[in-house]
Amino acid sequence: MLQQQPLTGNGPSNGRGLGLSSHPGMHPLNSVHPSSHHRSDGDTGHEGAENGHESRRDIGDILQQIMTITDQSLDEAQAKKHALNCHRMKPALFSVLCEIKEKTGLSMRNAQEEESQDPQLVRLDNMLLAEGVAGPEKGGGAAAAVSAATSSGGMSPDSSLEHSDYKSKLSQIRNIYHTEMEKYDQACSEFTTHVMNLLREQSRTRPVSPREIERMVAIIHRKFSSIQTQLKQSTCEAVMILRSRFLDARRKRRNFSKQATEVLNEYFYSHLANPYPSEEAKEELAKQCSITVSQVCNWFGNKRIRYKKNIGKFQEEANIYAMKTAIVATQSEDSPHTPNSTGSGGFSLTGPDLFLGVPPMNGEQPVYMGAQVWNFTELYWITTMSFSLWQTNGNWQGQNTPPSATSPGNDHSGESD
DNA sequence: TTCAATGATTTACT
DNA sequence: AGTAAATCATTGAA
Repeated sequence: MLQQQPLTGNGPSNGRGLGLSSHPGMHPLNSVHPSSHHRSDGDTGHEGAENGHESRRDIGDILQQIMTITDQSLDEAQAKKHALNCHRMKPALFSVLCEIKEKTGLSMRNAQEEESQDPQLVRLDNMLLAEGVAGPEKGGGAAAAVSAATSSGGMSPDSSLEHSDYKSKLSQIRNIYHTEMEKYDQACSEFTTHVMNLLREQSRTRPVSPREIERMVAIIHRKFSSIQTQLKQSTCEAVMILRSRFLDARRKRRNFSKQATEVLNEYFYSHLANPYPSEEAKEELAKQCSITVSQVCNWFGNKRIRYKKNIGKFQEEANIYAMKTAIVATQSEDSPHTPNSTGSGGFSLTGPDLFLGVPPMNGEQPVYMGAQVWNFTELYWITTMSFSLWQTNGNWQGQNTPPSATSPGNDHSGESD
């Protein structure tokens, strides 16, 4: 009797299996042994002991051919495949493979890998949608982003040039994103079709359940969607960079218009005793200057600190605005209690500050030239009164009160707003 | 190219 | 939350 010979011819084997254990993904087919409990199978059960070896050799041949089929040329392989399909042992082998597969639970191995929605992906999707990159073409994303930045004090509204530049860059990103997305989708579906065809083809020689095909498709989709996630991530980064470059107000600072500076300075110098505009005044100023409230806040913050730091430097400016205010004041001489319009009109002052310039410092005489002629008494009153405001006005100019001055010290603080 | 001016941001304080 | 003070980053004139 022949002892269990190597069935594959591919090197040593223990003879009990089919020598396939070295092949990835395959399992030793111990149960194929004719004496095993699987002999109840209709195709193999009736075979006698005398042709048992022959059957095994047949099966070994088939498996060997399957193993080597990919090494052959296309024509050769096609011919082999046809031969295999017609092989008399093929149905038996096929059913055994089915049985083994059922047992090993191969098809169920990754069943629990059902991915839940990745929060990172959700975030990316949401961002791309919000930026107007993903989703329907509307141009709203860019506009929304820009308007958001503008309303938060980021940009002056007259920077429409930057806006259009931003929009065009964004739409460029959008186009690239969609093109790449489409490309990946197409590649994914092509690859899926290809793999499904392959599996269908393979199902003629090995058991391929619909579930397995499904799983394979899912794996392919997962792979492609991970690539798409990378694309989304890159797109988000690009949008972020674009935003920071275009919407960072500090980078794209624009000086305020002459008229806006004028309005702000008029308010500042006419409220020099207490240059802290109320919320309403800020809004009014913002409206007049076509800037945001926070820009008004910035301006006053800067102005206060810079004025305080170098009063001398701002003296000339103060004089100019004081003169303006004075002119307006004399024009409305008939009605001294009318709210000061400071020439620009619009915001309502609850009472103009009396200070028309800067206090006398280091012997400098605050004499204002121009259309209006001031007599000595008037000048004295103005400077004295205004300086008393300086001295007594709490926080404002706290440490930096002007040097050397004696004044009546009347507390007029906070009277202006 | 330099540099003062200026709008915005950051940090600390109240 | 509003402000002072320091600082950054850009603008625009010389």
